[in-house]
Amino acid sequence: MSEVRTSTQARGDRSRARLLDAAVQAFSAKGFHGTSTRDIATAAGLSPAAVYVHHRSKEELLHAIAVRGHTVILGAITEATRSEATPAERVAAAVRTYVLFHARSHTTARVINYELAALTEEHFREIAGLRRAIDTVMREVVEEGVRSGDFDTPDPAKAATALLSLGIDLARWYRDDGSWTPDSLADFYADLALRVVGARP
Amino acid sequence: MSEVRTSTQARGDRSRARLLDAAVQAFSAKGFHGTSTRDIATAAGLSPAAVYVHHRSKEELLHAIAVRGHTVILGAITEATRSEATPAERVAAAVRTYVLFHARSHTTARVINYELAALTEEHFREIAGLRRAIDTVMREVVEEGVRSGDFDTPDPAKAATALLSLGIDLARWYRDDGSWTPDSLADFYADLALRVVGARP
DNA sequence: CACAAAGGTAAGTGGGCGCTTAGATTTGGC
DNA sequence: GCCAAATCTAAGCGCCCACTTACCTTTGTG
Repeated sequence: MSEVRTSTQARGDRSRARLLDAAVQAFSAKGFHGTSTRDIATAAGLSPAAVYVHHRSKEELLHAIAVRGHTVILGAITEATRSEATPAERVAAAVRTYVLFHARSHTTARVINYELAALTEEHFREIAGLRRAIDTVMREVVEEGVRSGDFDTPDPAKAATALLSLGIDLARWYRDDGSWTPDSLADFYADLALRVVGARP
Repeated sequence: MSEVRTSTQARGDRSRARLLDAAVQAFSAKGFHGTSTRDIATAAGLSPAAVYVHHRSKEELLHAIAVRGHTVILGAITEATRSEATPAERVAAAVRTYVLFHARSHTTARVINYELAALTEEHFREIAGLRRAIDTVMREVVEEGVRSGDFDTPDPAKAATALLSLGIDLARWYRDDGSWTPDSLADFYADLALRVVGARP
């Protein structure tokens, strides 16, 4: 193990992060295939070749973005549902958290929900696993509420899918310059989630 | 064997339609920028140059797909809500229609919901107008139910957005080989819509 | 100070892209 | 039977793509 060269490393880390951030912006606005590595490099203030100093390929940038995004969401929704509260409170917390992420980080959310077809098959399978884990968290909270008699829905799995679906699609239509704030949407969707699962009053 | 004799015009029309259909499939699977005009021509059984005999450009193919898709949806949802029925029945019919389209025609639906950024500014504005009209139909049915006292929701506009959002996102996750049929989803979402708008029992 | 390691770039490389052109073939009205 | 119009393609044009190579610069350590 050699000692780190802090200043040099810090510069490299900053460039690496700027390239990732530029890739998120560009992929979100123009799609993976609509974005060139020159676009990304220029937006990060570097030469086209610099992309390949810090990342193996354009696809690896997308993969890194997708892993980070899905990991954050899985952590947040797991945390939100881990409490000792009632099923209703836990579903509301999960939806609130999920909606807040997709509104506040809608740029990232667009990339990690709509550009996955550009991943290699191996990387896609990895991300699919993370997505399945997120689905499972939401479905289990809904199913638990149904088992305990707190919820009433004819199909808990479809209900859970609908709740996640609402959050994901929010990233598609949400605009920062609109009149609906992330917080007001989180409030509305948390209440709506209780209607969807048929939470008893 | 016998060659099928067809008129020049009929042959041209069929080629035109096959190119459009191939474009829908390809844009849905790989995105607009991930699809080459050679991909489209090959899938339609024609040479690369044939694309330009029938369509002005790759973007014009996307535009034609988007106009047709949005017109169909606007017509269907308008028809579904035109009846003399109660607000609850009209909202249920609108959601049922919308969900059926997005499940059955999920390939087209993916293209017309996720590839619009590739349109020219002028074409995008045209499509945005059609989308606004669809939004308006759904919002007005919800608002009417609230005015008449049939519905109870803290925010009719957000409720209408959520209903459309559920339908659109369905096109993203729906798979033909899954266990959920378009009809079962239409049933579930129609019931769910009544919960979302707070339809009184 | 020497020098290895890392950051960074100028200048490509081969290849695929959207689209055009020139012309062959087929058709149908007169 | 003639020819205008339509369908369709082989060939190719100029451009931009993802990625590479060869090399220079900056940094920190022994």
